[in-house]
Amino acid sequence: MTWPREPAPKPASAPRLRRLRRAELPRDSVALARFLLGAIVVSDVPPGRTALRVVETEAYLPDDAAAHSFRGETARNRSMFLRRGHAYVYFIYGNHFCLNVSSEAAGVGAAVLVRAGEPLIGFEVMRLRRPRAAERDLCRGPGRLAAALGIDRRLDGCDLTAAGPLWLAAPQRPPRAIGTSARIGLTKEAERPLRFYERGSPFASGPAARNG
DNA sequence: TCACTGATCGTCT
DNA sequence: GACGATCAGTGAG
Repeated sequence: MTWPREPAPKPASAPRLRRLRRAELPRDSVALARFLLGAIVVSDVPPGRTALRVVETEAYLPDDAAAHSFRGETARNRSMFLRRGHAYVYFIYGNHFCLNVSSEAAGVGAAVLVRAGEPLIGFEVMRLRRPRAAERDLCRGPGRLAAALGIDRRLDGCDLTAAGPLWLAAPQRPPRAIGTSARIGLTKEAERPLRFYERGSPFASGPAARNG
């Protein structure tokens, strides 16, 4: 299977979306990181709905020195300790927000970082938010993805399995094949193979050669 | 297509 | 006061 050079044509009508139930989410962080590939993140933040199909995730585990939760609960990372299926949104590098899905039982600090996605719904709204980005780059990278969906600190702690401004929908197309690699941008525990991506996807972040 | 660099500021030590 | 789960812009190959 080869990928088209350009993104697939936009669907003529918006796809039907079914909200994921918490019971459907795997109880293990690594399993959830793989499960989320192909799943859909839906944002109903004004001015209109945007949604993307997840193509890249990273797992941050309990007792993981690279995880924000490693040193215990703080005001910033509190949402990592919510039971699985809640949004953990944090601000990074003075410029960007990143979206995570909490991934363990209540009181256990762990999350799955949603690193990249394939735009599905709301191209016009995404382009309003990221006017200079090429279509392929609209959601390629965690900061870009959050910007395209209008995600900021206000959505921190949001239940992604309940009705609200940000939620998860069931996959409509499973990932073709899942690749595994080291996580990106870390100085601690950098070698652990906890990054997962749809093989060959042009919407995954980083150099294309790494995503084959 | 990739590597490099500066910008930017909240959070924690 | 240092650092960071990043990005956009630039230039080289």
